[in-house]
Amino acid sequence: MKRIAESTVRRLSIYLSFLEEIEARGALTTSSDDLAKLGGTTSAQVRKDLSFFGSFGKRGLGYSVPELSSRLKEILGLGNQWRVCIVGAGKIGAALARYAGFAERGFLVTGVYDSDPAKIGKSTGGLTIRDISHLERDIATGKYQIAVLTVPAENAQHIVDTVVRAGLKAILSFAPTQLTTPPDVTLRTVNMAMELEGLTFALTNRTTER
Amino acid sequence: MKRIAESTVRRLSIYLSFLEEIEARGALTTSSDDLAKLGGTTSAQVRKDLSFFGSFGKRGLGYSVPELSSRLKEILGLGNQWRVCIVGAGKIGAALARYAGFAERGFLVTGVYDSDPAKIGKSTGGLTIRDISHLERDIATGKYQIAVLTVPAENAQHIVDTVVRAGLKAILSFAPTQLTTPPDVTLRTVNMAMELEGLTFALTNRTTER
DNA sequence: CCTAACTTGTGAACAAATTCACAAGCTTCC
DNA sequence: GGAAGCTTGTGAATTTGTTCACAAGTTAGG
Repeated sequence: MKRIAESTVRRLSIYLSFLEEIEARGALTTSSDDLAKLGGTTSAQVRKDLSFFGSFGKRGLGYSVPELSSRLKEILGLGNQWRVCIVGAGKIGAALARYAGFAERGFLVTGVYDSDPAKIGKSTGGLTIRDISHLERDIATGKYQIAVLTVPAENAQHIVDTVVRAGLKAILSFAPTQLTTPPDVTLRTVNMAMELEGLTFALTNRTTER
Repeated sequence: MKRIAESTVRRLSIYLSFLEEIEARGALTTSSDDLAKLGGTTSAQVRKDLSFFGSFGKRGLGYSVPELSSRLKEILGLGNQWRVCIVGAGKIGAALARYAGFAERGFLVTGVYDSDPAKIGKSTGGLTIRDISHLERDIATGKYQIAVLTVPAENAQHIVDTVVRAGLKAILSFAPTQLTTPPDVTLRTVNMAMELEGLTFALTNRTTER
C-alpha cells in the first residue's frame, strides 16, 4: 500500500465524525460535497482521500452513510477495542483517565501509572494508580497497545524508551518536549505551549494564516 | 510578508525550546545542523525556516544562542504577556488553569468560565469560576486575547461564535468537533480522539507512517 | 596575506499534496 | 430506451513545501 499522508488520516477522522452526525440525523446517503462543506475542504479532496483505500460510493448517488462509516472505522482501526494506559497521574492524566469520550470510540483506559509513592495505590477514575516500575512488565505481557504520556518533559524520553523496550508501538505524548522513537513506533505529540505559540504568531504577524 | 506555513511556525517553536535548553547548558553559539539534529529535520530546513524572517546567523560561525532565541521569541509574539481565559471548568479546564507551564511562556490565565451554577463562584487554580454569561462582556472590555475552550462538543460552536462576536482573534479548542471561524480569527484544535485514531490507523495499517 | 575549514543564506531542483477537469456510471423521467 | 441530471473516481495540472548545492562570508593558522 502507498504511504498515506498524516493529513489524509486526520481528514478521515473528521469525515467519520461527520458521518456519525449525519447518521444520527437519519440521512442514509451523503456526497463528497456534503462532507467537504462540513469539513471546510473540497469535494475533490474528499474523493481523493477515500480513493487511497478503494471506491465506496456510487456515481450519481453518493455514499451510503452506514457503509462509508463502517469502512472508515475499519480503515482507522476502530473495529476492535484498544487497551490504553496512562502514564503520569497528574491533573491531566487524571482528567484523561476519567474522560468518557475515549470509551465511546473503543479506547479502554485500563491502567494508570505514576512514580510518586504518595499517589501509588490511590484511585483515579475508577482505576488504582500503579507503581511505574511495573509498567514495562505489564506492557510486555500484552496488557496495553497504546500508552498516553502525561509526565513532565524531563522524564518523557526515559519513559518512551521503557515502553518501546517493552514492545509498545503507539504513543501519544502530552509532554512539552521533542521525543524520539524507532521508526516502527508511531508517536504523536500534543504540545499545548506550541499550539498557543501558533496563536500568538498569528496575532503578532496578522497574516490570517490557517 | 509572505504567507508562512503552519509547519514552519511549529518548527520555530521547536527550535526555540532547543535554544533554551542549549542556553541553559551554557553554550553561546549553535548551528543549523545542531538544531536540525535535535529536531529531527535537516539543516537546510532550519535555515530556510529562519530565512523567511531575516538572517540571524554569521557565515562560518553559526548563530548566537541568546540572539536567535530572542529573535524567535519576538517572531512568535512571546515578547509580551498574553491574557488567556479558559472556558469550561471541567477536569481538563481545571487542569489547564493550574498548569504552571503556561506562565513560564508568558501566558497568564486570568479567568475561568462555566455555565454550571454548581461550579460558578467556586475556585480553581486560584481563580474564581465566573458565569459564562459574563464572558462576552469581559472579552469586549479587553480582558483577554486568547480563549482556551474545554467544553463539550455540543456547546463549542456556540461559544466560538460568542467570543468571536466579542472581538477575540485567537482560540485554542479541545472540543472534539470541527469548528468554524471567520478568516481573521485563528483557531487551533486539539482533538484527542483524532490523535488516538492516527495511532490506531498506524497500528492497523502497519505503514510505519510518521 | 593567503589558504583551509566552517557555516550561512538562497535560487534551483525536486517531491508531496491539492485542485482541476472530465469520462464513466447510476437514476429518473418521459 | 434515450436524454438529462447527478456524483464518483482519477489522471493531469498546479501549488505548496522540502531538499540540494553552492557562492559568499567568517575565522584561524601559518
